[in-house]
Formats: sequence, structure tokens, C-alpha cells
Amino acid sequence: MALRLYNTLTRTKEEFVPIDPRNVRMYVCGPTVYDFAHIGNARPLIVFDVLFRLLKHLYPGPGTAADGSRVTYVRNITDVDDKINARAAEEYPGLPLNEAIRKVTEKTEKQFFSDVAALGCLDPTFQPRATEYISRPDQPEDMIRLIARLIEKKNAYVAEGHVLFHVPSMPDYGRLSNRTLDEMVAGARVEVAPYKRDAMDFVLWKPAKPGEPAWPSPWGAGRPGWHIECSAMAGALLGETFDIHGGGVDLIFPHHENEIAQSRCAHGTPVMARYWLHNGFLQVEGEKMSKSLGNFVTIRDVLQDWPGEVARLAMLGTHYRQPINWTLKSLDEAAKTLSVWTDAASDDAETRPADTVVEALSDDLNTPKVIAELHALRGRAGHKALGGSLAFLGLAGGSLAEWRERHAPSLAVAAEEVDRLILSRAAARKARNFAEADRIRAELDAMGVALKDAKDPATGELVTTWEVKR
RNA sequence: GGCCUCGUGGCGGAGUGGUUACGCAGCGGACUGCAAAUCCGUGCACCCCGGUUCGAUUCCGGGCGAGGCCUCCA
Repeated sequence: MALRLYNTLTRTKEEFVPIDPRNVRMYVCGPTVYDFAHIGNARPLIVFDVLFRLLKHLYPGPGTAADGSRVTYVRNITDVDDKINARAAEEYPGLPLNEAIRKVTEKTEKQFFSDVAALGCLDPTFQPRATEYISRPDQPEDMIRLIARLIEKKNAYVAEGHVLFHVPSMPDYGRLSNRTLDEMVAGARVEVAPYKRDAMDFVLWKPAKPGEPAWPSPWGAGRPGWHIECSAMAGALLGETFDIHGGGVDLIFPHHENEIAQSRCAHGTPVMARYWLHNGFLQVEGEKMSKSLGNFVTIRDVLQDWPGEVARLAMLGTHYRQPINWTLKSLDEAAKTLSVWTDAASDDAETRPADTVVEALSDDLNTPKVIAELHALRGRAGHKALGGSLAFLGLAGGSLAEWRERHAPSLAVAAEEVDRLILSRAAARKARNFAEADRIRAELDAMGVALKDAKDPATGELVTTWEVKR
């Protein structure tokens, strides 16, 4: 079955045809490591992890990717940025800035890795750090060489220690975000730095202020602009043109537009990536998530209360391009649903995902449809492929079981006491003394114990089980 | 102001030019001494106004409403 993906570049759903089926290549913009990742950050992590899994499934077997498979997935880590500097100075005022920055990035990165793993995401093939690709002679591409090439090709110029990309040098700049230069100039609301030739020009390299981290370059000691990082890392690890580039909708402009400008102009290629995928935004309880509203939710916060698989399922309940409303209710529902599925799948030895699941995913990652298919799978005799499908989707991580165990409310009385009461109730029922039986049931209920009567299908005998009410 | 996305039943959320989404909740039934749990069944929808069409929730135009981008942002 063919994979179809919605391409922002063409605003249509297109059949996915890889450039090289022996090595399908995908790049996704990763985090800037200055603070805990929030639940909005979790969306692209999960969405593109699902796509990664799907690609691996659709392109199985040995290939020419770095790990010998047929899929290469790159998700970068931005570890050089103004926000990092600001945070470092704020958090470790006594330390030299470089040292403080290292502390912030290391700590944040560690937390990030633990967050994504808990959300059931597989490790990407590469997770390059921006600082490692400023100058990188052992790789086919790095930021310094990329910038030098852009200057050489007259797409960039040096001004007051900065290197700037000259936007008008690229005739079809704006294709991804579907806006023309004129429109952008008309809409510009930012004060233009005096050294810019054009208001739209953006920074490739900027001089470091005293005390700030700096790397040597032909244009003086400084640091890279944000956009050039992704162009360099993608170029180094995926080549001049690759298959899929992903990220949040908010990155379309200017980040992805500028990435395209840099990479295409430097390489002289008609496209940077063939398919551009963008996930929609996330709201929390119907409101925009922001620190001022006090509804800022980190992944860590969520994982404190919920298993990663539940958060993942809640996220996949909405199609990735739609806005999603992150609510307690949806988490609660996801927990219930996943519990039911997990119980049903416990005797399912299948390791492959069901065809219907793969089919739904292949239609532009229609995960809500996938969920419907999982419900259908549960209804089917033997639950064939339910377990395999859950594992495939990263929904069988095992922390759900721990969570259910942990959230089973504790009981004030000993289990033996409960068993004793159940026995006397059984005796009362046998004697058709229902008043007494109901009294005992009410007593247990008051203790937080719920009873379930069932007939043993083999013997026809009445069996009473109990559980602690939540 | 420019650009983009979206508007489906009580709620969440797919999809389609004419036949069931699916889940939760509700309702009915089975089971039960009565319940609970479970199972089975089931009602409820396509923002408004025009247009195209034999027929539109689905296509086109307009309106209203929500969100995003244009500045760091997933």
C-alpha cells in the first residue's frame, strides 16, 4: 500500500516516493536545550517517531543508512542560542558563562532524552548537536563551509562582523510559506538593523559579545545564526537533497523558509527536502499554553502523573495536522482505553502490526483512524495483531502496568478480612438471606471494595472477585 | 493589514458528491435475587447564506466564528 503524506510545499497529499529506497532520509527540528521540554514539544517528537516507525516498516531490511537499515532519521539538538546564554547566566550567576552554559545544556539534554524515551520514541539514527557542526572537517558539510559557499555565490555578505543571507538573491524565496517578498516587506514590523541590505536578510553568523561563547571563523570569532544549524546538520548527515523534513507549523516561517534558502542556494538544488511535514499546535484545556496563564505543562509534569504510553495515545487521538486540545479528560480516557487494549492483547503473540493499522497510518498518518482500527482489533476473536500493533505504535512500553499497580488505591483492611466477608456473603446468598448479603456488600463498599459476581463458565459455580475502587 | 489552517452528534474525533466512522457518555436489552462488571443493541451531526449538481456535510463564492504565522517559539 502506498504511503501518502501532506506536503506543505504543495499543500496537497502526495504519494511518497523516496529518492533512494535503500536509504529514506528524514530530518526533524529538535529542541533548544535551555528548559524542560513542554507538552507542545512532545507532539512533533511523537508524530515523527510514528512516521519513523512506519518508514522502517515500509522499508524493511538492510540498506545503506548509517545503521545498515533503509531509514535515516536525524533530529538535532540546538545547544547554542541566546536563550541558553540568558538561562545560564541567570541560573549560575557565579560561574564563568561557558561553564554555566555547559551545565544548562547537559542537564536539559539529559532530561530531554529521558522524556522522549518515556514517551515511547525510538532513538533517531543521529542526534547531532549544533555546536558539533560549526566546524566539522570530517563531515561533508559544516556551518563555516556552508556560509563561505553562500558568500562565494553572492547569496550572503559580510557586514560589521555579521554574515547575512541576502534574501532578494533567491528569486523564489517564500515558496514554502506561500508569501512573496513584497508581502513580507509590507508586513514587517521589526526594526531593521542598519547593516542589513534588505529588511528580510537574516543572520548566518554573528560576532560574539565579550564573555559569550565564540568559535573562530573567517569573519571573526562568533557564533552561528539559528537557521544555518539545521542546514548544516541536514547537509552533513542526509546530503544536499533528502526526503522528508518535519517540524511544528510555527517553524514554516521563517525557520524552514530560511533553511531552504541556505541549502538550496549553497548546493544549487531545486529543493532541499521533497516533503515538508508540519504538525499543528497544542492548546491546554482550550487555552493557549503560556507561562503567564499558568497552564504551562512540561513533559515531565505529565509523566509524573501518567504513563508515557497514555500521553502518547492521548496525543495520537488527534490527527497531527489538526490543533489538539490537551486535557485531563483525554488523558483519562486514553488511560482507560489503553488498559482495556493491553489486557486484551496479553495473550496475543503476534509481533507484526495489523494491516489495517499500517494502512491507516499510510494515509498521512491518520492516527485517529488507527485508534478505531485498534478498537476493531480488540473486538475480533483472539485479538489477532492487537499486541503487535500496540508494540509497533510504541504503546506497549510497560510503564502502564507499573502505573496501574501504583494507582491501585490501598486498602485499609487486610485482604483476608475481605475474603472472610465475601465468604459470609456467599453463605447468606446461598441461604437466600439477601438482606444480609446486601448488608455485607454495603459494608465492603464502605471499605472501598467493589464486588463482581460471575459464573464460572465451566462449572456454573458462582465466583466473586473484588477490587479496590478508585 | 498580508499569509495559512480549521468550524462534524452531549463530549472527543475521522471521513465522504448519494449506504455504519470510531471512542466516551446516554438510552434499551441480556446476565443478576438486586446490583456492579461484562456482553449485545441503539438514538443523536455535519456554522450560516448563495452557487454548481438529479443530489452537497463533502466542490465553488460570500459571511460569521476560532486558531496560527508575519518577532524567539513545536
